[in-house]
Amino acid sequence: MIRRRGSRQETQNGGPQGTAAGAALPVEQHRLIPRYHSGDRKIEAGRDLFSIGWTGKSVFNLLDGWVAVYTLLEDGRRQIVQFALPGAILGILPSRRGPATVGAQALTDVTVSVIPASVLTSQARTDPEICLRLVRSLARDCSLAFDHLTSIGRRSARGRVAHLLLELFTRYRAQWPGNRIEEMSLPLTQEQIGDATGLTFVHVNRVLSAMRKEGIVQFHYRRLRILDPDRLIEVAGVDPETAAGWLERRPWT
Amino acid sequence: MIRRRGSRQETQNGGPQGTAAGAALPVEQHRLIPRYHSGDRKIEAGRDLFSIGWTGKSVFNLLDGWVAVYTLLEDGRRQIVQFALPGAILGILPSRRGPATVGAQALTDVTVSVIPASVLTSQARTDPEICLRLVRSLARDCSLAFDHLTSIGRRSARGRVAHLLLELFTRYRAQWPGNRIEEMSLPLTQEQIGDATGLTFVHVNRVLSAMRKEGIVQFHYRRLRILDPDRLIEVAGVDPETAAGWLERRPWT
DNA sequence: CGTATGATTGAAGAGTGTCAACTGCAGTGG
DNA sequence: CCACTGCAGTTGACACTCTTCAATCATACG
Repeated sequence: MIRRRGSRQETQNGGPQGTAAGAALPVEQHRLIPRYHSGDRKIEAGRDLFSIGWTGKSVFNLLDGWVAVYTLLEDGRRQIVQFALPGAILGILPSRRGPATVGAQALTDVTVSVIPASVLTSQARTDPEICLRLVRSLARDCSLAFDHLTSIGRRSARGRVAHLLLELFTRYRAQWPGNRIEEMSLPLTQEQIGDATGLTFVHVNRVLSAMRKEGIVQFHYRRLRILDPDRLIEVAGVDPETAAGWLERRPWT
Repeated sequence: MIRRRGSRQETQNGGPQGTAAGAALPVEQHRLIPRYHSGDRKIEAGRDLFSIGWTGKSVFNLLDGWVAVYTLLEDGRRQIVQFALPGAILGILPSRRGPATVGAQALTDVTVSVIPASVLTSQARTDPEICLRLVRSLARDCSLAFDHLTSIGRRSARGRVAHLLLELFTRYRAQWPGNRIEEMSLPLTQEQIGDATGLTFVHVNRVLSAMRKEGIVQFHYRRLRILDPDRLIEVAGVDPETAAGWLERRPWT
């Protein structure tokens, strides 16, 4: 077991009325292999889809819910390296043999399509479009990882937290194009925000308190409300034009 | 122009007798599309293969030399997000439209195969193996990015530098399986090590000095010598078994 | 030789981490 | 119904790592 502060988990899902109900993009739209339903699983919040050291030969196509991909250090500290939203493909291993070097934990109740590697590769050989979608998915993951690297490597604690919130808000809203409200359910604890930004939860708390007092964002009870988008963008240290582009709706984010 | 401390660059290549001469794996082995030679280019050390904001529709298949992939902040600070070695595929954009959010700078003189996106996608549709190689390449990039994230997010300055040196040494040696010497040419300045680890070059210097005095590694004049691999692994905070595996030869790293 | 780049060292200060205590909320069981 | 428990959040004091600013040294190149 990992030394964590706790394990109580959000159980309901992200959307205004739960993900399935008011969804602009139905679950099927996130499926990588259209007619392959037999691998569908539901996993409850807090459980791992797979853990570090896992040697299974499958890939996980996230259909609904939030997932955190993480690594562990020897002393039990954790780094969240990716937040996955519906449409994500998880568990693609860099080498065919060898165990997973990351784990994936459900942040909400989750539904995934578990695709055996054999099925995936044979499908990919048959239908090049599937393979190309894999490439796009991985390219996006890489690009996001590079953003995180920049954030953690070069920004202040304030900047990192602001950047993360902005990113998650943006990606979330891209899935719910109808919603113009600057509010969302963000199924994270402050400790998880710390694990993603390379900070301690104590310091995350101070940063969030400060930004709340300054009227920039409010994050309470796993709900995020953006009070002043412009200042958030400024604190995040993002080019305003780029950020403005993010706040437009984009498919496949 | 970017505010850098300098621009003097290493001109000769990485290998003991230059990459081409004593190569265990010839350049052709790193080519993604076997019979496509018409895009070959040579780029001299210090130049960018492509810069941030670049809108070209090509992909770069690195055949020889070292490349650093980087991002910039508004104030000119830089983060190196990836070191690319021969065999790497660079410049795959997450969305078809939109400019590159990273740049790629040659650290040594470099030869690349520039593949127009149209050629690549048509080839990928024809030959699924090419697409699968793309997937593997991207999966490796992601995996390395996750390692860096963990390092920068959670390790001390010592740990980050040690981890980076260990990684680069390992990947380098995987390309030169014959060489058992714990010494290599590492075409980086201390500032670039800082840009990769999220530290200032001043502090990188202090860390390197300390590790030299302690007889762990020596890094001078762009040559790296590993004096005590076991202690390096320990300082890097890597599981000794995993690291031992890295120090075996591996293809395609 | 003079100049430019990279490396080295020192001193002082800012930003985060660590340790510790306390609050508030939600579920649980007597 | 209420006390108990466990987890997330909050706050304060202090230590320490790393940055910043500055000056100097070393090496390559014209």
